[in-house]
Amino acid sequence: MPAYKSRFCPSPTGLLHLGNLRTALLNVLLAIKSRGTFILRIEDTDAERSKTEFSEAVCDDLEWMGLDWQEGPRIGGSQDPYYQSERNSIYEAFYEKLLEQDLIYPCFTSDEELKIIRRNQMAAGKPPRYTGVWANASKEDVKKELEKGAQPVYRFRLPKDKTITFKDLVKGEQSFHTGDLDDFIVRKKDLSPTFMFANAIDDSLMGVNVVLRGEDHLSNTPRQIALLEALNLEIPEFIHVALFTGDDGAPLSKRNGSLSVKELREIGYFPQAVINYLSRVGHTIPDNELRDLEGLSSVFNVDNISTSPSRIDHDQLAFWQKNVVESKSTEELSSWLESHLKNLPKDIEKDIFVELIKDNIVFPVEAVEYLDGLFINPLGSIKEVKDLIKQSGSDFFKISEKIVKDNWGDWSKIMKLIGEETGTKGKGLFMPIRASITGQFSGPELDQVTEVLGQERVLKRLKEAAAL
RNA sequence: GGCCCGUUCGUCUAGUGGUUAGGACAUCUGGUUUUCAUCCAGGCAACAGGAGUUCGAUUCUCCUACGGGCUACCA
Repeated sequence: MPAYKSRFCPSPTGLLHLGNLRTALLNVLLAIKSRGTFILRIEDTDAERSKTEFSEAVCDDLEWMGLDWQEGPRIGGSQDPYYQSERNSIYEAFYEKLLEQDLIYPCFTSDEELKIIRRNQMAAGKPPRYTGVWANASKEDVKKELEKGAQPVYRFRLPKDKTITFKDLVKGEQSFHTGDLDDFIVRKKDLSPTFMFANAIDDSLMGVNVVLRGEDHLSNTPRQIALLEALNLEIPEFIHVALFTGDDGAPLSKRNGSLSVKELREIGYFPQAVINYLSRVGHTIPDNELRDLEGLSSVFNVDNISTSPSRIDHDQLAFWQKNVVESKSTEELSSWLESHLKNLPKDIEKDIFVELIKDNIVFPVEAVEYLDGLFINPLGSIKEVKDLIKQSGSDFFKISEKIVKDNWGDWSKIMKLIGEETGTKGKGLFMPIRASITGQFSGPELDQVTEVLGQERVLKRLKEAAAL
């Protein structure tokens, strides 16, 4: 395997979601695996939709995920700048060269005209295709339009009747006929480059030798190859990975379960959980070992990338989150939960509380539930819990209270005595006690809970239960 | 419409011209815990359909269906 220089090049028109992130991750894994480099480039050629806040968010998100780039925004690199909007002078030189060689030509057909033409072609059952009216226009005609002040777009003169083939490292040999393709636009009316152009040129200029991207780009590849060939630029290898879809099989969107990286962070996901999940969707890792980026890269294998699309599965994401939580120390979890434990009573040490609940939580929200149930919410806030307590009757809790008072320090003895005195056992014994003390039906072992709460709080709860 | 990609348990997937088609997540059941959770054990569950090649096809070929992409002065 050569040392791959891979890249991730999002357009800053929105927040990063799991689909983008997976592409970025795969690129990073490939770079690490091959002892190569990973670069980040911001494709902000669409002035309308690109926003600085999004490019900043993309960088923040990737940094948070630990997907570090060796060249790109914030750190620069030998091919500065890494924002396409700042590379216009570079593109200009190529446009001039292409124009000189008659490889691109100005086209004055307006957007509206094109739409009408396309619609008519469709209606006539023909493929919508650029008719090429300006492909062979005379110099005079072009001059005339220019003098009128018309601003053209520039189209790339695609070689006629040619088959363009390339080998996709995952999908194998691919071939396309140029006859099925249009002379695509490389420069917009506002003089900015199109994706098809800037993306291909920059990859080559930046020394990118492998393009790993979504399958939605598969049919863009022959166009980009034709362009690079015309310019005598190096052509990278290609890997097109099948799409990552929502739980309904449709493209990822908010409707069907897509989460932005920002949301993942807010929910409390650990980056490690996300990368362990993501590196296993559409890519086989034969075991379920929790790994770091380095470890994942060592088991990453292009041959194990699947050719069929995969759906997002939150259960599986949560499974990895659970694994990561289990692998963390109390101290690490404490700082993870930091901002969620503001309501913890002063006399309860944070680490002690975290130690208590850590085997029972996967997300911070659950820690908050325990905290609220144990210390904040009045007993009986949850209807089912209240019902059970009432059903057990106040005598049950009065007896319990007395036993707890007399035998504090030996919880298993306490439970035994309560069982004997009230004539209950198993679920009938433990559930009402758990419900009254914790305010919930499930949670950590009761002896540990009561130890952390202390006698005073436990007695208070039992008293409240008796009075409910 | 044209071009292209894809289709194995609910989900992520392994797999081979002859397998009881394997694993993981989810789910269900049982065991442990005098409770829930955890943990352990077990169960349910898949080769889209049709032709062809072949002694034999889930595996190879073709067709159909279904899903998806591109066909933008979006990327």
